[in-house]
Amino acid sequence: MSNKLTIQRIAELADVSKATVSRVLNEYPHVRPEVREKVQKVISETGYQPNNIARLLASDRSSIIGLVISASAQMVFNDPYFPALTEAISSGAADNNLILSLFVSYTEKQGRDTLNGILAAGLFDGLIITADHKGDAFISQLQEAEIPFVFIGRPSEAQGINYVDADNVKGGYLATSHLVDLGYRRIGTIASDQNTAGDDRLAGYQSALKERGIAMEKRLLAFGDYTLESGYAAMKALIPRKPEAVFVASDTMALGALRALREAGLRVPGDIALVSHDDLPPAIQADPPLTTVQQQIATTGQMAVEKLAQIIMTGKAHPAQHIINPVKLIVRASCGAAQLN
Amino acid sequence: MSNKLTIQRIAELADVSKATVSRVLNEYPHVRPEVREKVQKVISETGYQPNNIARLLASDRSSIIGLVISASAQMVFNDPYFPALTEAISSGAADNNLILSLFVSYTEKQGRDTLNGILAAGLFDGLIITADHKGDAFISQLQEAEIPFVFIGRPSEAQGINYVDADNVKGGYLATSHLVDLGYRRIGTIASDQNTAGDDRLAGYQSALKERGIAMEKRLLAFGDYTLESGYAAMKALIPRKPEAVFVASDTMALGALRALREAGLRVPGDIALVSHDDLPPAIQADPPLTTVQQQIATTGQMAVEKLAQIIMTGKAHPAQHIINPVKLIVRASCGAAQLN
DNA sequence: ATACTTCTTGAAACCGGTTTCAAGAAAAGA
DNA sequence: TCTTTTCTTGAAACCGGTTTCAAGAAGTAT
Repeated sequence: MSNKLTIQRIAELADVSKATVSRVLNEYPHVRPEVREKVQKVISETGYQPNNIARLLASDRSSIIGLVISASAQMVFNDPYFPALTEAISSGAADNNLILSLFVSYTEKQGRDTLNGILAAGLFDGLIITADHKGDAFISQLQEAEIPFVFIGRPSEAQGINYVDADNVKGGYLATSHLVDLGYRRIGTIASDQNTAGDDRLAGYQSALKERGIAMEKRLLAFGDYTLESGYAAMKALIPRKPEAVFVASDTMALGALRALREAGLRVPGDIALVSHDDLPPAIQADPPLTTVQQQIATTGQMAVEKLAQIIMTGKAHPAQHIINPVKLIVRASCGAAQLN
Repeated sequence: MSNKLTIQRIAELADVSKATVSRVLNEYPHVRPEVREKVQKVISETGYQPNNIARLLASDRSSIIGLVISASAQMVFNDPYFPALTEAISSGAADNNLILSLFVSYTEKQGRDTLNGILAAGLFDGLIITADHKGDAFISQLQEAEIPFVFIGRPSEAQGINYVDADNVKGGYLATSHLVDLGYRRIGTIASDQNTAGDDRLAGYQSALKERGIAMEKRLLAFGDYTLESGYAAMKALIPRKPEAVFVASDTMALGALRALREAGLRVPGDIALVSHDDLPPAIQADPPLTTVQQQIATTGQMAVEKLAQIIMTGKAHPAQHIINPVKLIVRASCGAAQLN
């Protein structure tokens, strides 16, 4: 214990040079089997662990990746989306032997500053970027720094950018089609133009209506910003227009919508049916439980880490890849499907 | 851009030695003001940023701290407590110029393995540990490694350990006293013996009853594990015993309790009054909004980081400190106070 | 048996900072 | 004015690894 373990010490004990120990450590070829074993024996006997920092300095690779979350405090606090994603990425990082560092910023400006700090530190092998806004502001900065990065959620300028996203168009389409199938015709939506996910879900809603020859009524379209309150306000605005059903672009907004309906004395799904999007825990816990489009956040997080790991390992010359995770409809009570059975 | 910026390069440009540049960088004394300025000018003109890794290797300090969350997936996903805490710590780290790394593990064994990896890496200046269980398993490991650490939430063996916690005894006391003040006498509780926070809240409940000369009925005591489902089950068990009011040890369990009551056709607070603990966003969003004990998670996170930063800076010879953050009762609808006004 | 490859291996340079040490310069005291 | 002390400063050692380079050993082809 007294004599601090360094590669030098191991080298002495095994009666070889530092270089050879390093070769064994890194599983390089060209070491005689006996020598390799001898060194490994010393290593395991002493419990030696190479000093990562030194390793890092010499090899220019840290095995640390950063997760940058840029979203309003409202979002990060109140919506389970970011926690779920963070957790998935954390476990993905562990699986890939990467250390994950976390950066949260509440405004786009703050995000840029954070990013500057991160890039200046030069400590990270790569970054995963998520934002509740369209978040293109970061791209040029990242590209200049020549650091590997992967977006979660399609940035609006996605040319040449690696990103992982859910199939939001499909999500909006599935939700809306389901409502059409159930016989509803006056179908409204609470959408969001905050990010491309919102745009896509709205596009899916529109295409489903169009496919079934249902004219879309502008009056049945309301916007929110993914907060519960905005869902509440949007539904309040929609109620007088008497939709039979509403596709709400996120579970959290749907919770707000539910409250507005409850206050108005309307029953779900009796008076108005609801389908939402995301399938986060509150969707099951809601009253009534929400029919919703499941996006596999865990998979998304995992894939983002894996893609990033791959870029880091192989160098970033490859063409950018867009990974779209499938979604699926989870039918619960809020859409009224149960009644019909 | 082409000539990579190193301390050597800056030294050449400023016509001084590396050592002097280093002194300026680290704000050491004994540098002539003119020289200092000259060097600073070169630094700001070139936009030089010292390489953290190298710095680290030489100075044996990384400015990276780790946050270890050990809790069941259930908890981390479904309860906003950990997200809120994580966020607070993240911002605290940023304020203290520390980089935060995140480690999530789902079982105690996994937690120990994670910890082993972290300690072996030798990359971290310090750790913040949270667990939904009593989590003493980690302590000896941490102490052996001689790494600075701070617990969030009192470990059951807190001797000589730095920790930050909410005043849970007070929390249970305030909640229960409030119910007594409102005139309720048959007051039950949904407690938890998962961690010391649960023990303390229960102790507070008991002391409030005792102080008012109300005998505690064992039949009105149920246990949960902080999940919504466990709150639901506990309330179901309690309903036949006809409590007038119940102190629920967490908002999330209270949400489950609310559901059980709704299903049983009981009104809150009309038939049974509820007070819970934590004051996380769902407490406001619930129907009815929950009267609850607010624990300042943001403050707790901040203080943990600050305490850790202090230990790191000053060496850890100081006596261990126990920081207890105050709690306060937030009165909303679920306790029935509003009716009485 | 000789010449040419391919393996192994260690010495030394290197990564980019910090810190120690010694020496010259300036300031203070005698 | 001559010491003695205090400031400044640069050279060099150091942190603990990785990587390059060259040389000796072993293997293969001629």
